[in-house]
Amino acid sequence: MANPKQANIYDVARLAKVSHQTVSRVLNNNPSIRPETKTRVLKAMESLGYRPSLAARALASSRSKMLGILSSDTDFTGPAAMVHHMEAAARAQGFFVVTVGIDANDEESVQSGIDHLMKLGIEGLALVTPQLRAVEIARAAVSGIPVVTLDSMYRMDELAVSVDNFAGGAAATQHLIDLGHKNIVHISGPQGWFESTTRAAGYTATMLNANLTPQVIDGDWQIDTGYRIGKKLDIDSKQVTALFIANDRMSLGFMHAMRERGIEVPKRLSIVGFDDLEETAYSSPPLTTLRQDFKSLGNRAMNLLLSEISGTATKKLDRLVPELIQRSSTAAPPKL
Amino acid sequence: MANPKQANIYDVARLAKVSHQTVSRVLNNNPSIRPETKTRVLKAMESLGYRPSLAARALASSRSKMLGILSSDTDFTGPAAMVHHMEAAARAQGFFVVTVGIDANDEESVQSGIDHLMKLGIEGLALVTPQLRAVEIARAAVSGIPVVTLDSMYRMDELAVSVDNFAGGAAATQHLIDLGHKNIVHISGPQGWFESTTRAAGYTATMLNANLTPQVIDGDWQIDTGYRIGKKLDIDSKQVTALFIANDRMSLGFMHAMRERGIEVPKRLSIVGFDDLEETAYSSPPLTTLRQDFKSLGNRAMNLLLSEISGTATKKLDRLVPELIQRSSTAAPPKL
DNA sequence: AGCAGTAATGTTAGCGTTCACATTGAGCGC
DNA sequence: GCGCTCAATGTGAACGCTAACATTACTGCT
Repeated sequence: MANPKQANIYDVARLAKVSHQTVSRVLNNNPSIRPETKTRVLKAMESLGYRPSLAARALASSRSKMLGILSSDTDFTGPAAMVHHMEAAARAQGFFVVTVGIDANDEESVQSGIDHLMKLGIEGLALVTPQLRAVEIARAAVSGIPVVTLDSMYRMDELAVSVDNFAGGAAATQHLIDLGHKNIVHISGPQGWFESTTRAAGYTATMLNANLTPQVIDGDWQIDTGYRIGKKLDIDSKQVTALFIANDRMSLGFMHAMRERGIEVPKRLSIVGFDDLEETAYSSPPLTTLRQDFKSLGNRAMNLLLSEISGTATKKLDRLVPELIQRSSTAAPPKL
Repeated sequence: MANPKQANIYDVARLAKVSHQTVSRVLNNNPSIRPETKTRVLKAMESLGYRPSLAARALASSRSKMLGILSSDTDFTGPAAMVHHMEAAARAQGFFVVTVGIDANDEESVQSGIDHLMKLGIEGLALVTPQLRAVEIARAAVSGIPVVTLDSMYRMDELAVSVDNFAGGAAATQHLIDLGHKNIVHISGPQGWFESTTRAAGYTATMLNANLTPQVIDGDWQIDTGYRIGKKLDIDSKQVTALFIANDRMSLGFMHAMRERGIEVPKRLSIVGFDDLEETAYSSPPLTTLRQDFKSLGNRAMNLLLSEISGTATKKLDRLVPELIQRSSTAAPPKL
């Protein structure tokens, strides 16, 4: 009942009348152990309340069972969900995950986050930092262990899982074109983010392909920025009838500005967002958007990483296509 | 340049012409070392690219420098933000944080999450699980290390940091009463959550204190539930003029239902939420709500935990009062 | 019977730290 | 100039495990 001192492998061995190594073998599921001895050892462990020491194991085997996640913007729904599901996937395989939150725009923050993780002796690293620069720094600072990138991309020969943002941008744009819109503006994410440039590229390519002129306004993901752009955007003289906005948060801010200006969505203006935040189904009006499956993204990334660690890796890249969710913020354009 | 093998303490000692123990002392900032030897050792470390082995240190000193966070609903903004700031605070003091996401309604999930963390040999644990039952299980399963509870409460003699939900509920209610409302309904969170019951208690107490009749509808935090309640709530025959809704997500759903029913907020109905999600400033209309400072909450919790670990703890409880943010979803009641 | 082969278990030596104690040498008082 | 103290450093063992090799005891084959 009391806990005078955590039992170790020798205590268990003594009680089970075997050598400590046999105990170790039981611990590691070594096949060459008689079932009968195995149960005896297990019973001994049980009765001593034995808990293997991870530190000792790590020291002896130089396998820490630790994984690192470097994550920026963890407060956002997407990254938080990915991190959460990655942790669950790792834990299911007996790994421990240390998540370090960083400011991806601050090189020193990235570097010190990496250092922190390297001290730990992690066996693998996942980067949930969509900022290209942060990924570069991290990749450079780490050596000897596999690194998987989520929703970003560095080089084709590295492990990476991402949403096909190009396809998403294209689908959003095509949806608007199919409804009959011609004058479609894109509000992008910040520069230096993989998602920004790729969504914008999907938009641009689709516009050009339909012989339409792309018009891009720089945004930065922030809800407030969507609002401010919405407040001052010249809609009438430019005859804009639709926008593809690079994320839902900006879309929400933008639509708020439209309400204030008395511009009806979707009657006068159609809007497509990106992310499918939960609340966009309940916004005014409910937002047409592209859904990303963060759970699947996280799971796949972790499995990629774990299979690379165990040497059973087969592929290096994985890509998910986002799904267009049609709600009531899009309709045919008005006659102008 | 190459990395044939990580240098250890003996390699450093040899190069610096001291004993390995002196190196260890330098590592641990032992005061009784001559500055001159210290620099020599540091130089040797530098030139060998020496990295101390956490595993070895943990084994020898039985201090793992690991902390655990048990977190449910990590996808929500609040918990995610708290976890994020806790991690940062811990890292600043050289600790590593392993966050485990669980389903707080599933006892086995709670238990296995705890087991996972205990295997690691964590030195302290933080519970970001507002469900009372989960906190109980966790507290019972853990022994020998300090545990801090966030935004929940178990017993007064345990470490805990929380928002003063009672005060928040009271402030929300009083705000509506001050505007002249009499018929104020509360939509609560799910049963079994500390925040639910305490916010409801603050509401009820304030209503009774003003000689008004409390009316509570059970909710569950979900945006969809707010919407569904909003769709069917009998507002006219009951002459309801205001609601205090236990969180912003439900409020968002509720207001969406009001828009669909053509009930004007705040002209016909005033609404107060709780949380101050970023997007509530841009909802239609912008929501009056109570702001919680998750950053401060996380920091304080971690500092409480760390001071308890180092034995310098002074207090055990910390409580933050949420701030009423007035926006345009509240106004004086209509004449009925 | 004798010997190889193999399944099951044992023995010894690390892994890279810290801990407890031992040693050295300089400074000081008398 | 002797011993005492204290500051600075050194020595050996311990932490709890795994790796590598060693031993034992069967089995079956000739």
